[in-house]
Amino acid sequence: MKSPSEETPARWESLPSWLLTQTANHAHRLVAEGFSSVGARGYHYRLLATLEQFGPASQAALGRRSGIHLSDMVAAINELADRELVERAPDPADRRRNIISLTAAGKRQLRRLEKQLADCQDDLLSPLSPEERQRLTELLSRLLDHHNRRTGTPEEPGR
Amino acid sequence: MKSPSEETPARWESLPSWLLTQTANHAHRLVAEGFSSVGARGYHYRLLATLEQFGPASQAALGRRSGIHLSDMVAAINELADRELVERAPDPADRRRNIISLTAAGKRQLRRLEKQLADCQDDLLSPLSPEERQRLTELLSRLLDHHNRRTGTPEEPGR
DNA sequence: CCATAATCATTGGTGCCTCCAACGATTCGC
DNA sequence: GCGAATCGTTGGAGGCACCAATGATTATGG
Repeated sequence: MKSPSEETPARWESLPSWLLTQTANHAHRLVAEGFSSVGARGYHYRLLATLEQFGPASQAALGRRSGIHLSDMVAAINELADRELVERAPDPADRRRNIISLTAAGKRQLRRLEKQLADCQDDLLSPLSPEERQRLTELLSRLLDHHNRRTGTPEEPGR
Repeated sequence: MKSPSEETPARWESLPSWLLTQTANHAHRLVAEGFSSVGARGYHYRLLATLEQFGPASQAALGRRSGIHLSDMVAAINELADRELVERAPDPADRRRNIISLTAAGKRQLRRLEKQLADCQDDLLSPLSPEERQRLTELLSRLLDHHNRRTGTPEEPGR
């Protein structure tokens, strides 16, 4: 959205859902700009970070851990593999699987992305004091938790 | 995103930008579900509400007021006009313009959408106390204001 | 007054994120 | 062993936001 300039504010502009989604748009824009400045997008960061945190994994496991749909994994991994930030190797123990692992270049890219991300947090929260940032984070966490419980996260008991 | 189930939480899950965008996803999903239950989407609500609040206007003015890109106006107005929620008439005073106005049916639809929207706010904020809702709203408003000032809203001085 | 600039509606495209359905291949559970 | 589940892949969808270019029209200023 470019700007709701022109005269008075619209009616819906005080609704929490509006505030939330619009603020999120700004956040998303900031993050996306930071990422694209090093030739990446959100999915790439999430995949690289997940790989570093949990180690090599199949695309399916990677998708579950990073919250990316299995269908979208292919393209994202292709993009990463094309730039050799990630390696895709067949799993000898299960021929259905590919094992994805982080390369050294991928780790370096991840460092760059984290840098961008950290800068964004600052930009994003710049009008708030440290205490306010803390409170906002806490409130959002509670909301997110609640809705994650209701909606997604079947959280298979076994496995 | 379906769910980040599987094991431990990922690293980025405490970042404000993540909390914000994910919570906004839930908000957006709730709102979209409410809207689509009466066959509408966000743009439709914004247009109908803008029309009611400011009265009939050209597509360009409508776009500026509702924060919808001029290019996206055509399709949205078509959809509304097809269902006769809105009327598109040529402006006799300026043959470049169409004058869009709200019909009685459009007003009724707007009432339905507002109902959905109100229900969503409750759903969205259900884990928070009234005071917490207030604080969240206030913090988000500050953030949004700040970023609107920086980014969009050229706010033409004249006009 | 006329040429240039600006505005309006429209078309058609891009990108990102999310989700769905279907497929063949493979492996698992009973 | 056989049906059920999983894995990778393809192709599609939808919502939102944005950009570029076009022809028509109107406004501007020299």
